[in-house]
Amino acid sequence: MEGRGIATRAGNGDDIALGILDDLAGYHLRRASSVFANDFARALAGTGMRQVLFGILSIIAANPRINQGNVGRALGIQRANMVSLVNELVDRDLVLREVAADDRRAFSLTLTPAGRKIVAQCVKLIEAHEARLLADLSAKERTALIAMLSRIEAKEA
Amino acid sequence: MEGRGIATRAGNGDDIALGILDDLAGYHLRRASSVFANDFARALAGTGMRQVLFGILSIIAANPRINQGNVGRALGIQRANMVSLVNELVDRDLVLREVAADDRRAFSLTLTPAGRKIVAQCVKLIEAHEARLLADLSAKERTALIAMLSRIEAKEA
DNA sequence: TATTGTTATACTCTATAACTATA
DNA sequence: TATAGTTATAGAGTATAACAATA
Repeated sequence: MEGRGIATRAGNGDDIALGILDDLAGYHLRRASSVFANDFARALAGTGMRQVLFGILSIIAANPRINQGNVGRALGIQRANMVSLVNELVDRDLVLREVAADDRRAFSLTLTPAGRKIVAQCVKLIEAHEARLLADLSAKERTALIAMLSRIEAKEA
Repeated sequence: MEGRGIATRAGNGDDIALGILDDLAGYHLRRASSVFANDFARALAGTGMRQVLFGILSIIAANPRINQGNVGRALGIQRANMVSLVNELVDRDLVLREVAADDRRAFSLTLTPAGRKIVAQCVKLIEAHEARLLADLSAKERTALIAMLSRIEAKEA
């Protein structure tokens, strides 16, 4: 079965058969996701932003005064790992961290003006980056792609 | 614009707006890919296999006597990082590493009988794992998904 | 000179367990 | 007792630079 023998691009012009990998959605998700991650890093190099950090800022932008734990839950980031990520954003004055009014254990997170500014800046760069990588897909296909990915996400254990 | 305000599953039943993230293919690729990676680990826990290692075995299966550098190039793995990965596979007697006949700098990699056996074993588990995660997609959709992901992979820098 | 594999190193991401302070 | 955040730590994955052997 690995003998389908269809040689595919190795990403560098060589022709190396992938074997069964070539039929696995998991493999292609991994590679496509990595292409996006690399291009994201390149596109946003000037801003010092990473995918995770932008994700956190986006959630906070859409949910002012959200608490830290809920941001992590929305993004699948462990409590323990949120700490240094939020520290980074607070240290860079992009996020305001306050003790939550209703629960003194929790932190309420809000974007600072600088945070809102960098998000707007990133959104422009990210839109160009997405347009570049999705150039070979029609509008309908992009919508269908995101819809299928969402259905896969829903399978999360 | 982050104010679309459409609350989406946070993966845990909560309802937290994702903001602009929800419209980004890059974000959904990241999450869907992570769902696949986690489920892969769970499904293959017994075998001691990981996504990268299985990828390497699959390439070697499809290209007996392929050299180490080409395996890395096909999978986007740096030369330097291939070393310990191949060591693992050789130590577990899944891969035979020989000095290449035509180029004494290079190593030629081939599956051992144990390697072929574990690949066959993993393929069964992986097919069940893929069927589970893609259960909500029709056969046509699965084909379309992989085709779109391949077009994205081709954008690799 | 260029390439194959190697070593050393560092950074990010992720995962777990144990702690504190509140609830 | 349970939860929010923290600390410490460890394992993967990934990236770069410098080296030896061979081409």
